[in-house]
Amino acid sequence: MHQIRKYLETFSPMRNSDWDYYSSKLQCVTFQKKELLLKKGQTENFLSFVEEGTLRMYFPKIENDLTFGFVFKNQFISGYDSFLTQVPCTYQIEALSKTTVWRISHADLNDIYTNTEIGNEIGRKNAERLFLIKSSRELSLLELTAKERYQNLFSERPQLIKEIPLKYIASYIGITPQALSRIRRQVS
Amino acid sequence: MHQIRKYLETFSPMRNSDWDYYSSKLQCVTFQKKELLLKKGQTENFLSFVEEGTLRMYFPKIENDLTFGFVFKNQFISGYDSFLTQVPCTYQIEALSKTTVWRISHADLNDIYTNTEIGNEIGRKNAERLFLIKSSRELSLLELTAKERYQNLFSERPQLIKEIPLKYIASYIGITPQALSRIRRQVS
DNA sequence: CGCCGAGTTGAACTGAATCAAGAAACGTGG
DNA sequence: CCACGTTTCTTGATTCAGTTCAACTCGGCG
Repeated sequence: MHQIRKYLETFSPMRNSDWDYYSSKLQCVTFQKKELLLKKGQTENFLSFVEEGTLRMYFPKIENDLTFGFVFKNQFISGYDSFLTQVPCTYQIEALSKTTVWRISHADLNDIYTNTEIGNEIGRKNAERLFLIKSSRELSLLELTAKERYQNLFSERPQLIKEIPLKYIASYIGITPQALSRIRRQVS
Repeated sequence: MHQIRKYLETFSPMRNSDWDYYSSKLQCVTFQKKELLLKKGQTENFLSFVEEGTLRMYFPKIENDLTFGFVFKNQFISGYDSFLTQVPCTYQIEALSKTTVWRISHADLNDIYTNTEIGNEIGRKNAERLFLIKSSRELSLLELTAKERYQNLFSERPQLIKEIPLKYIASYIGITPQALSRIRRQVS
């Protein structure tokens, strides 16, 4: 659990009292492989910190899911759109391996924003970070080829290619599994 | 200038004292058509609110610029990546028409975060909004065809197509001007 | 008037999708 | 621990959207 504090303090140092208040709201939950943390149509009620495991975020489709993100150990995850706007989510979050998270409810997080000094500051910096990540993803989708996106992914997260089914990676970089297979043949 | 307060209060109501503090830091600047608000290589020092005019954000390229965003009247604009991280910007911001903005410096905004109660809350909600916008753009780039992206743009912002050179719109939806020309022939 | 950038159109080419089939890996129950 | 069925991955053939290169038109502006 102390990994969460460490993560939050990459934004701003926290007083012990703020941390105690925050951590008192946390709930520990474990999901089995293939279990859903969030189902399409549900309204996201939690912001979760991944203690152990790997997750994927995707739009379920008849034929092939559209996978748009992976989340690893020591990162936050949520159906953010739904969490922030409190409308039903249009995508799903699935555990790719047995996963343990510490999570806080929407109502409790709002209490923290209201009752702590640091809450909004950390929340702001976290949202800014998420924005920067999406911005660089937008750029990658606009200016790079599928091959370049694959190679970047490979150099940034070599373990990802080993742990995660290629069809999800293909979807993430915006191509079909067949096309990814051909790219991999060329590269390696 | 009161439009800024209106915009900020879509996030949270402000006390007059907070608004007075914020607005005392604002500086009004006007840019001519084709003038740059931010040049590649510069570190962004301002968060600007567009009182009048239209802007585009783009990566300058030898042959064709990569335009990734437009900003209109009554919206904020900044080289966010550079503004937030204070490293040199990799893209540029250009006025597409004569543009007037009210802007606040990075240092002054940090003062506001430090010295007002509402600053971080509004900042958080604004960053969350920016994140949601980028998220929906990511989805559009992954799952829609160029034709669908054009049609969506057209239905969301019909005036955009009239005011903005098609080559920038083509780049924004991720295709060449030639391809956009052919799509437009099919559609209209 | 002539120039220049924006937009359109045509033809050839290319990366990726689609359809289809086979091979490898995986998980589950016997 | 193996056998079987299912899922994942690969490979081939065809099709298609969009790129590239090139030529031409149009409108605005010096």
